[in-house]
Amino acid sequence: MAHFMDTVKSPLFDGISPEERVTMLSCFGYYLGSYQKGEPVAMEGSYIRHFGIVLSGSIDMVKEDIWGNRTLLVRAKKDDVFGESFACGEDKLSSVGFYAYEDASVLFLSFDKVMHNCMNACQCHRKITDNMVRVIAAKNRELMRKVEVVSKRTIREKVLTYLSLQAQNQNSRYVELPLGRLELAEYLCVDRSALTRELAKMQEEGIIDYDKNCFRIL
Amino acid sequence: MAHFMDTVKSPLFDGISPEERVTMLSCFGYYLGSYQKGEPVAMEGSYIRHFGIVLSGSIDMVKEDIWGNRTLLVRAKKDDVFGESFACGEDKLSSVGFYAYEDASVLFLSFDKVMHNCMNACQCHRKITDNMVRVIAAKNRELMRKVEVVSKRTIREKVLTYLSLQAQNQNSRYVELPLGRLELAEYLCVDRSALTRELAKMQEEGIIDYDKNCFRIL
DNA sequence: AAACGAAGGTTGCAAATGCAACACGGTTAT
DNA sequence: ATAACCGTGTTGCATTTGCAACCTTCGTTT
Repeated sequence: MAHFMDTVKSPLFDGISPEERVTMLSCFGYYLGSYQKGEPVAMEGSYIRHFGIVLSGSIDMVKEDIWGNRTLLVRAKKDDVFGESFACGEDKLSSVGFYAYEDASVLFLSFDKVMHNCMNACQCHRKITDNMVRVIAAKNRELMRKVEVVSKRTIREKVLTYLSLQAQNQNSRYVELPLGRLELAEYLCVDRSALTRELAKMQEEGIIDYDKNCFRIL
Repeated sequence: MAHFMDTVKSPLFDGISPEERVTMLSCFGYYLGSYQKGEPVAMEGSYIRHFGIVLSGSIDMVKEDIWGNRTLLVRAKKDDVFGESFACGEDKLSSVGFYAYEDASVLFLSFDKVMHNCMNACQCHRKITDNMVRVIAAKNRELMRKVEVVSKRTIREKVLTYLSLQAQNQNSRYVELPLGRLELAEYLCVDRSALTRELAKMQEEGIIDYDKNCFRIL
């Protein structure tokens, strides 16, 4: 019988053997959730004790302002961890909302139980705490990249910054974007039509070349 | 004789007694650095094994693009920790630069030595790892706030978002900004003169009231 | 096959913004 | 005392952008 942990590749469990992982779960306690596309996983302002690990699908971390504009902060895909930065805080209040971008299932673990040694003094606590630091730090760098992009003043600069970061990631001058136009505009924090317009202009001027979601920087 | 650790109040050392702290230092190893205003602490692209704790003054984490535009990501003040997210990564390469905003002195610790148990199995490693998670997560939330602000499409919205976050922090409708106009514009990622213009307009329209760096939301 | 909805391209227009240039006041250096 | 400088406010102008409205395409439903 396949265990749902068998397919988890989250860096949170790096260096922890499959057997240990199962032991861990019984030590930590856990619960599973599944969500349909668009369904809220946690609303802004909610109290968060558990962080999530995406087993399938993806979860958007979204900030919505009083006028209803939404900003996609991060999209947590399979094996990504989310919510840990709030579960770790003093008040444990989330200042963002989490929503299923597509049908998703999630493993929830109690942050405190994971981070603090249990009676049995499982070895895994030490290791997973270590991994947790790495995971949060990586997310930190991810947010820095986002800030770097949206800090740019013009759409053109945002696009170029985003593209070169992607090119760096994919290690190629040909870049296949993981986002559609609407989502890209949301990520860059600009108007969708203005984005399309600027992309066309940039292609005209020979700065970039693209077809659908495949881009090339010239 | 006063020890430089006596005045450190960084949350990184929460729950660790003064005696333990001194023991820790000898266990970790450390070095001190001092920098004059504007001087680089670490350049973009440099290899980072040590994170810093600001003992006095302040250090700016700055992203500079190929056109020379600077973005102030975070300002680390006394007792703040910086550089840990890079020291923690795989490649340990910094994608941002660190510069002294004002004359500053810094305590550097090796990230790996702090995070990994030593021969003596000092208790402090456990505690400080725990604290490190909290520190990085807090920075995470700080970055989210920054994203929330700069994600806004108009200067007016950025200002209002920034002000209400500050008001929340200072728990008052009267807000004293920690940044000058130039720095505020840099933080909001907008043109300085356009910011001044918009602030004047907002005051005219009775949305906010301000004098120098003291603001009130109406 | 017709109807529908989601995603994306196009365009006109008004508003917002960056940019550059200049003015003013306060502080520091010579 | 004078000059140099820095931070800030002001303004005109060209550009960029958001916004709204409309169109096309494509895949799915009825």
